Order: sequence, then structure tokens, then C-alpha cells
Amino acid sequence: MTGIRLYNTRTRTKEDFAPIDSANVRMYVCGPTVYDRAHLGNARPVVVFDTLFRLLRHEYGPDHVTYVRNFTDVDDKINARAAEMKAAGDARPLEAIIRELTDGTIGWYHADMDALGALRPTIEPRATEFIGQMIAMIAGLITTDHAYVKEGHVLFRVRSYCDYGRLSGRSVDDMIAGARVEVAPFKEDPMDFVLWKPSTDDLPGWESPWGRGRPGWHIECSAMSHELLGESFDIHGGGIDLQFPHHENEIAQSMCAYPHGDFARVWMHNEMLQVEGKKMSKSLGNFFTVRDLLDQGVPGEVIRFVMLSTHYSKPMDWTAEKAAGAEATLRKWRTMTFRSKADTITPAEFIEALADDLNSHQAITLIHKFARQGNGGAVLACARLIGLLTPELGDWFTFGEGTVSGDERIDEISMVRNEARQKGLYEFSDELRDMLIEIGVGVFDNKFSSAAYFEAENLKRTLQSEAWSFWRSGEIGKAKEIAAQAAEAGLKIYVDEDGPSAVTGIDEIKAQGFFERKILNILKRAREIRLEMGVPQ
RNA sequence: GGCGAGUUGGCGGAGAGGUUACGCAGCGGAUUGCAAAUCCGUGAAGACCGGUUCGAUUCCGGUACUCGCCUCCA
Repeated sequence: MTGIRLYNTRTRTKEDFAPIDSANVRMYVCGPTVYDRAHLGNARPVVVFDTLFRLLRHEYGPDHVTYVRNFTDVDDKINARAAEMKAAGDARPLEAIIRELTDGTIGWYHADMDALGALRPTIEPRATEFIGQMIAMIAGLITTDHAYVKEGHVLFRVRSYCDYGRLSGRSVDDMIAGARVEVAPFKEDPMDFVLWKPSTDDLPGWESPWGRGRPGWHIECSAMSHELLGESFDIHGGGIDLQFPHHENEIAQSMCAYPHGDFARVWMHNEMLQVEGKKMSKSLGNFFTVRDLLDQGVPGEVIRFVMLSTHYSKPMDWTAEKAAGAEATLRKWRTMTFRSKADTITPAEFIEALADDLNSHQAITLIHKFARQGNGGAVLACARLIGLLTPELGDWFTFGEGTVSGDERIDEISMVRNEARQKGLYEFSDELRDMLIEIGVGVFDNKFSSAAYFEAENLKRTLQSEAWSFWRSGEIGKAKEIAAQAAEAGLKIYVDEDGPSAVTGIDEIKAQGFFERKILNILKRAREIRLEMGVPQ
């Protein structure tokens, strides 16, 4: 077994990883608030910790790792969204609207993260199913004087936990000095945070010793991790933005409520994602969801590859150029491993790279090396360990051996071309090749055979991705130029106030009259050529 | 204002106190009838100023710049 080393934010050092119980390695990762589609930034921790999950499963066995990732389905953003829906005329009770909203969003989340090749965690608890445990935990904190009740709120007394601020390297006094938060008048100390807050009748609420109310944000992770993973567990992960205050508050609550436990031993934080060099935000207009990218034709596998090509501890810049490069690499690897079978043993140096604080970039470099050596078995074994080159993610990849056009007319034309080439009658095969290329069918020849496939899907992806890139940087004129270029190729890209959209794919192309007309012309010509070559019909 | 991360060749992006990163692009070559693809080879770096050292891009200190968190968006 390879020794795993992980950078622990808590100690600010890279440490040897030694699970509390190697028969049950336990990891908790903060999951999404389910009120809207997951954006690309949400996807980074998912891919990072999925990769860690896969490594742990590889090292300790698939049945010996418990990965918990929560759904936050009680939150003021959700309430606000539900209130909007109600204001827009939805007559149902608030609870019903919220349930539908959160259920629907969870469904989207699963679909989008599945598309990135992320395994489902072992347990995906919903906050609303653990309200009882939260109330019990809060009550305990009041009993031990770590929390107090004021005006229907329960607040955590930050000064009661001497290590408060240790995770994020801040002291309570420094934070107050530089504070930008408005201080609620009922707080004993400006840094005290809410464990429980009262709900008015138009908000979801649960009965509690402090009246009808709802939990503060931080308590859910403490309550759920305790319930599902125990007082001490191995790894707690999330984005670096959660380090303060969320994780700091989790530690304070959990350590005070369960002083005999260690809570989480290793804290891991992924750095933030940027887009074309800038923070992704709604105000900058460069905000987009995973689904947006998928709909633009960027394969989930490409997104995953780009995510893994930068070490998780560094800011990652999403660019159209990187996506194009990732697609080219994956295409190359998928082509070269087309006939390979994954080795049963993954090369040790690959595992070592991953085990070194999840150095996925080094791991990818090694796959390049195996690819260069023509070692398809190793390429597949390694890539699949980090969730790449899996059969499930291969839908976008169409090029294979022989004729894979999926269209028997194109196959027939290819056969005629092959016959012509074997007879040395290149002018015939070139004539047919040029005709195919004109209607968007790519042709690859080698010594023995030729392959033909639709290029429209590729072209569509490339052009739309480029158009989006311009759109995001405000160069709408250039985006429209791309659209015009696409039109020449028979692909329709509309650029309106929502960005480039409504792209015609190969099915639409085939449905257009020109394709059917032209392919029949080419087929007719191919049959003529066959006769000219003296092959009986 | 407080806290943190980063600054590597044309671009992206790693590791290692002294020896080729790697990928893309470029250049040169090979090969396939042509095209595409593929393969081989190759130039090019370490923000700036000090310090430690026989030797630093790698360790330490400072300066500049960039980015992020502390504020609804991760």
C-alpha cells in the first residue's frame, strides 16, 4: 500500500494520512445549497474530492470508505426563491414549493455531477432530515454555556472556545478590528454566530425549545457529520471560501459539544475557480453553470480533465483554450486505447503521484508518458482510477476504427473509396473525399482502410465554445462573426441577450434538405465510379 | 482595514538545493499516393532586491504586482 500524504489546512503541513479505522475511512465534504443549478465553481470540490474518494477506495477497498456529502435544503436563499415563486402566482403552501424546488435541484445536481464522472457519495443527507439532531446539539451547547438564547435566537458564544480562529489563522480580536459585518444588537460579542433563528409564519420552521424556528447554516454539518461519522473522523473537505466562517464555526460547535472527540482530523480546502483570469460572478457576467457548458457541447469528461489538470490547492482558471486542449488530449487517448484493455495493476508511480497530496496534474503527466510509450493498458488503468476514459464518459467520442459514421450511405461511399485506392485510382477516391468533406463528413485514410465520420458535432462544439468565450468577455461582435462562420458550415448559432445558443447539431443537419440531396448525389457518383472501375453492380 | 494564496519558457502547468518536467503552439525531420492523423528530434524559463550555501528557479527576508476570503454568489 502506498502511503497517502495530505496537506492539512489545520496544521498547515503535509502529513502522512493514517485513518482512525482503516476498515472504515470517513470523509465529509460540504455540499451544495439546493436552490439553483450548480455553477462551474461548485463542480471543483466535487471533482477534487471524488478523485480523493476514488484513491481512498483504491487503497483501502471500495467497501471501506464512507463519503458523506450533504444537501443544504434549509436556507434563506431557498426561502427567497420559493417566495418569488409564490409571488409569481404559485398557490401551493410554502413547504410544498420548497420541497419541489429542492427535490428538483437535487435531481439536476445529480445529473450534472454524474456527467462529470463523479461517483455518488456513500451518503447524501438532507439537512431537513436532521433537524432533531441539530436541536439536541444546540440544547447541549446551551447546557454547557457555550451558547445562549436571546430574542428567540440561539447564539454560539465564540469566546467560550479558546481555539476559535485557529483553522483560518485569525484571532477574534483581529476579526472584530477588521470586521465588515453588521452586528446584530442582541449579540454578546460581534463574532457570535446564530445556531437557531425564529421563523415567522411565512417561513419554514420547526418546533424547538426556543419556539418555532429554523437552524443557522453551520450547525447542519456538525450535526450530520456527528450522526453519520461519529465524534472523530478522518477528512473534512470543502472550498477554501468555507474555511472562514463556516468551517471555523463547525469546529467550535463540534469541539464544544463533543469535547472528547477530535471532530475532523484532516482539513482539506480546494482553491477557487476563475474564468478567463477573473472570478466568476454574476456581476461580471462570466457566470455559468455546469449545465450551460454541457449544453454548449463541452463534454463532462473535458470539464473533469481541466479540473484535474491544476492542483486543487491552486486557483484554477477555466478557459476555452484549456477545454479545447483537454478535448484534443482525450480524443488522442481514447483513439489509442480503442482496442486496449485496462491493466489490472495500476503502475505504482501513478498511485504515488496521487498519494502525494492528490497531485492530479503529475498523474496526468504520467498518463501522457504511458501514452507516448504506447502502453494502452496502463493509460486506461490510470485514467480510470481518476475517473477519465471511462465508458460512461465516452458518449462524445465518435472516432474509432473503420467506418463509424452511423450512416450506411457514407459507409458504402467509403467502401468505393477503398476499392479505388487499392487499385491506385486516386483521382476517384479524392473526388469522393472532397465531396464528403464539403458536407461535413471527415475522412481519415491509412494504408489499409479509411474512416469517415461526421465533423459537425466537433465543429459545433468548437464554434460555440469560441462564441461563448467572446460573449463572456463582452466582445459580442466577435461572437456574431463566429455565428456567421457557423452558418456557412450549415450550423445555426443564434447570438441574443442570453448568449450564443440554439446550435444545430448533426441530427438537424441530416434533417435539412441539402444534406439528403447531396449525400444521394455522392452515393450516385460513387456507384458510377464503381461501374467505371469495372466492379459488377 | 484584517487574513491568505500566487508570480516559472509563446501559452498552460509541475516536481526537485546541483542532473530532460510534461502538454499545447513553434521549428526540423520521418512516414502514410495526397490530405488529416501519427511518430522522432529541438530552441526557449523561473517578477525584482538582498541573505544562507561550494552551488538556488527550489530555503529565508524584503519590494512590486496579481488573485481570493472576510459581503448574496463556492
